[in-house]
Amino acid sequence: MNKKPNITLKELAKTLDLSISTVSRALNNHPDISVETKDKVQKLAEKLNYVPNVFASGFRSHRSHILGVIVPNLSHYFTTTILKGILEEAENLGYRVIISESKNDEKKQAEMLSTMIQFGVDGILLSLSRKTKSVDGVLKVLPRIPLVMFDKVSDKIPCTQVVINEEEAAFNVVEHLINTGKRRIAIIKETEGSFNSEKRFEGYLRALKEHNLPIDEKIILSTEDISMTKGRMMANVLLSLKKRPDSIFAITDSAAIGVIKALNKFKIQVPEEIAVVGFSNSASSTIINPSLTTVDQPGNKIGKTCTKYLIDEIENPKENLITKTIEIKTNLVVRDSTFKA
Amino acid sequence: MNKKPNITLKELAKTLDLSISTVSRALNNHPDISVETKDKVQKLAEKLNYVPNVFASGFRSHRSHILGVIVPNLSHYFTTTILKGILEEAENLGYRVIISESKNDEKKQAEMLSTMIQFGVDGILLSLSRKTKSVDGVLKVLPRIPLVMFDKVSDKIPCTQVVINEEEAAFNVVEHLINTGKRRIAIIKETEGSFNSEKRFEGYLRALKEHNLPIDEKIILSTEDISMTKGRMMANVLLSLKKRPDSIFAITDSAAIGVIKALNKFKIQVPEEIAVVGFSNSASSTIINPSLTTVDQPGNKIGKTCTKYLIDEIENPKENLITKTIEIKTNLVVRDSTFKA
DNA sequence: TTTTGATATGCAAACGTTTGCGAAAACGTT
DNA sequence: AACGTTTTCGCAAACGTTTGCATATCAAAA
Repeated sequence: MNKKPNITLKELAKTLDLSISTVSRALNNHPDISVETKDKVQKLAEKLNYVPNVFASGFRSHRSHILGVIVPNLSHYFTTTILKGILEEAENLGYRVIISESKNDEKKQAEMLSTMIQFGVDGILLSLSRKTKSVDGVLKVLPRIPLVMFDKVSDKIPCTQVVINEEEAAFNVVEHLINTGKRRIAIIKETEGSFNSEKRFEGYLRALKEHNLPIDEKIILSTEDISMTKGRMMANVLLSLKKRPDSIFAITDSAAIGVIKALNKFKIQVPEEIAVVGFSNSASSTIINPSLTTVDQPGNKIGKTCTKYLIDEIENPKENLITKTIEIKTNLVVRDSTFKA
Repeated sequence: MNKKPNITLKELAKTLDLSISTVSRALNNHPDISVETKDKVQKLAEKLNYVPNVFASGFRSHRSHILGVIVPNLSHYFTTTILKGILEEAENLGYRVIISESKNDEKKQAEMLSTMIQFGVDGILLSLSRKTKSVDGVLKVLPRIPLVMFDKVSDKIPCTQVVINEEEAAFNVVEHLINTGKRRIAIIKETEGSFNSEKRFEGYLRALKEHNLPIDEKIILSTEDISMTKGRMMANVLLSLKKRPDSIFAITDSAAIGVIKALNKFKIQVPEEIAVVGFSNSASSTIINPSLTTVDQPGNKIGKTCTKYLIDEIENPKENLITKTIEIKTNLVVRDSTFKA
């Protein structure tokens, strides 16, 4: 209703007795403009609190200064830490962020990609929905817009990707268990199709191998949608074994918590009889008793990093960009579920 | 790089041998256009997959179809459920959503409001940052743009607000405790300044009054930034009392969990000796042992509702709108911390 | 002195859409 | 047949910015 008429280039130009184009260039730091004029213009713009009309400039320059973010699920704590990092970095660099949730639905994910593009975002940050069978939808948009992926990625998509060193993190988990004297280490992972789960499994296998421990299929469990209740169920399976494991590595905090709950129920000492490790350092890991040893993933750093790379790609378009994969270091947080001081 | 040249009104007009204006009006369902032409135009637009240029139309019509959301902290589970609701509803109604975090910083909150406006959002959804002392910043933008508040609101801001019935929810909590035989009910709340905390405290007082229970200042505790560790500390205070309470209502799940942790440490039976109730039904409330009785707040519904109201305000601007307060019903979730079956 | 080149600025078109206004067409009324 | 009304459509301006090109200025080179 209240129409405080926004100040425009025209007015700046008029009060300074310059042309609109000069003012525009001065504000955009164009090399053609002398330092004195630039100074004059920028001072006045500052003083009059000039803000460029986003639509006009976007209309003209095909630049919205909006980033699109698509995540599978907003409600995961880890996701929100990444989002925070993205928001921070983007705002610092003068971008706004549109967020969407794919709800782990491949079709919805594809839809969002295209509507975001139609909408005029300058670039997209994507974390793949679980069980994305076909990456065709993503591949299709790839030549149309800068895209960088984070967390849930796929090596079938040639773009820069920011991930944690899943394999090494898992390796460290298993090695930690070995260092505390454990020898029969079970793992609860996802059925194939999950990129992250597979990487973590590889780390598990490598650690066992490097320490000359046998690999026993009986204590390698997989489940479809990993969760707390699934963790509970898997724990029950492991407890019913003739040769019980002396430790359990659950690929996910929630599953690990389910495991602990099951063990608590059967009054099995954690970690003395069976140690437990999770993955994510979620808020719940200090709530469960005993507190959970887990892998801390620096979400904030992941978010900042992928944003930085995306904006760089937007502002310095290369003909044929080299697609890197950046691995962010994780950190094993040792708590009572594996080692009590 | 790949410049799939988007289809424009001009092309539609040319192939149909109509004027651009007619095509535009046809697509916007203008009454001046005959049904037959409308039909023709819309069919073709559909077929050619025409999508209007957001910048051009935003530029011209001063409508971005973008909503701005400001929340204090992205990482609270309750917040993410609200956000999900907002995203769903907004997308259904053809809007996109820009999200920002005020980080409980009043200054940042004010900044975001103004940058969002400058940026051209059509309306703003705001949840106040904790301890917003002065609402001047918000009041200033109020006449400039439709604004709806949710969750953390202030009665000093005349706009429609979507909240839960804090007072009644707290009342129900206390009444539930009374029904389970408790008589000496402590409360852990925030020091004044928190709208929500005060409302809940009112509900607490009313319940005691209506059941003719005495109000004892000694078991009414306040803390600055309520948290798990603060919950622990407050529990210790309560335990050191000559006349211990037989139940504790913590205004927040995290505080309640801190309380339970403290009670567990001293091997105090929950709920037999002391019952505990929280507020929010956060994910952790089923992780702690015993599981926590708490108030479930339907975040999704809150999000959807405030979005609906905001978009209505945007699309049907009133001269002097009536500012309602919508209260969403909560639900007491009874778990082991107050009642074991 | 003239020419050249660099530096600094202005002109004007263009981006795709919306919309006030006017006009044509169609129809009904005297 | 003449006129008024309604329906349907087109013309053209406008939104604020960016940018290719032209132009003006001035110092340095010839």
